Amino acid sequence: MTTPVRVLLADDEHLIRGALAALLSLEDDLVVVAEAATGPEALAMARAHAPDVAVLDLQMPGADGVKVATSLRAELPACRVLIVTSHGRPGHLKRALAAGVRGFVPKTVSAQRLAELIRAVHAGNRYVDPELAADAISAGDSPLTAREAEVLEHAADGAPVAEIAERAALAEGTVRNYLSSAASKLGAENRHAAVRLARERGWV
Amino acid sequence: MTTPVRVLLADDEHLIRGALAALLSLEDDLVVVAEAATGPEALAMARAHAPDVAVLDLQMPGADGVKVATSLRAELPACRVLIVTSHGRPGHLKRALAAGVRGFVPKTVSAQRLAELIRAVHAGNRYVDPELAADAISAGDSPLTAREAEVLEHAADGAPVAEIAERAALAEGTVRNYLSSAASKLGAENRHAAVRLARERGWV
DNA sequence: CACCCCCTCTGACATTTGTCATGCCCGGTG
DNA sequence: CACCGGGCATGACAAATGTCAGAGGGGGTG
Repeated sequence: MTTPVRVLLADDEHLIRGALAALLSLEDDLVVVAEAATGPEALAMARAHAPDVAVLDLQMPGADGVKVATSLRAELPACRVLIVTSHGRPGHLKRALAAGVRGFVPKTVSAQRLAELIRAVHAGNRYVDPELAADAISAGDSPLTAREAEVLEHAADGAPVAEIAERAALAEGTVRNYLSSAASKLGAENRHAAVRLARERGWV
Repeated sequence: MTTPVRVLLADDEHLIRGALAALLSLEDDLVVVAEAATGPEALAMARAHAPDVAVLDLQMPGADGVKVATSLRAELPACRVLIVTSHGRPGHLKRALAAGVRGFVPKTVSAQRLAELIRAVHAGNRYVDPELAADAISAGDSPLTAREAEVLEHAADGAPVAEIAERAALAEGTVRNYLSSAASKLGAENRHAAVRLARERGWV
């Protein structure tokens, strides 16, 4: 047999990370060479150990999986990235693929299946969970313009228009206009519902 | 040695559940007798297998860990409940303890530690993660009255006052009053920010 | 070049909100 | 029993928000 696949495991939940490391180690063609609990830590570990495959959680403190994947793409082009996530929003998948991620699966898969996917990704294949892919396709592209999305993001915490205007360096009236058009594009009754919808689809 | 501790494992993420089951099985005084991916399934499994300890994820489809714990308390008083969670909101801890849960820990603990806690809980001890406990204490009790909390919940998805009034069977003016007083109690600028804050603290 | 789409702003208007004062009914507490 | 706090409501007002029409500038495409 050839040399084993060197794997980096990044997930902020120690329970999962540890358990996963143990399970993957049972596969004798896989070896977990490093673990990380945060985005920056994952990057540092990747630099230090140059793994073949990085298994990244989508939501981690510091920097999310997609951001890490982007940096990894630049620094270690040979390292393939596989993203694992609990809540798969359609938009995230699109962003992940754009960042050069090779695999994208929900945490509902079995460890056995994950091991297979690590091998597949290492071999150069791509794999996206069919259900998540279907969601992404049916959700389609974001109908929002760049500014609409930006303003909507600033509105996310329920701030009043005046504050959004200040943060975005726009006139209040302009902000209201963007908010209004964004809400109508999303079919929402008001900006708050719009924020919720955009969040669900991963458009913010 | 005495008979092993019979454990029920409930978590919607197959990856974690499977990995955990494998790890816990390495401990020879623990045996995983059942697994479940949803709240109702966890209940059914508990009825069928009467485990000594139920390890429940806080967020599951169908019914959350606290709801399951409440039912379990009534149906299987001998079964001790240990809750595991990724995002520990202060209010959840309080609700969990009220439901008779014996242990409450974040998923950042190690599997080794979890095994110890399962034994401790089985022996009749209680255990709450110190950090979560500190959060819960510093966050204090919800200052909201029952109606304020109810109205705030209905406001959660950004619905207009008219809709909230209809769902809560209240006059619009009354709803506005409750929302207003809730927001001022939480120190929020408006109801949407109030919803966010109450969510964070686990008060809704 | 003409056209279209996006960005930006303004002003005006209707509607929705937040806020406050005030009143009534009820269950508990001193 | 008198008092208080909470639940519930009304009405009125100010402020925030949503909506519309319009208008100038800029970049890209046919």
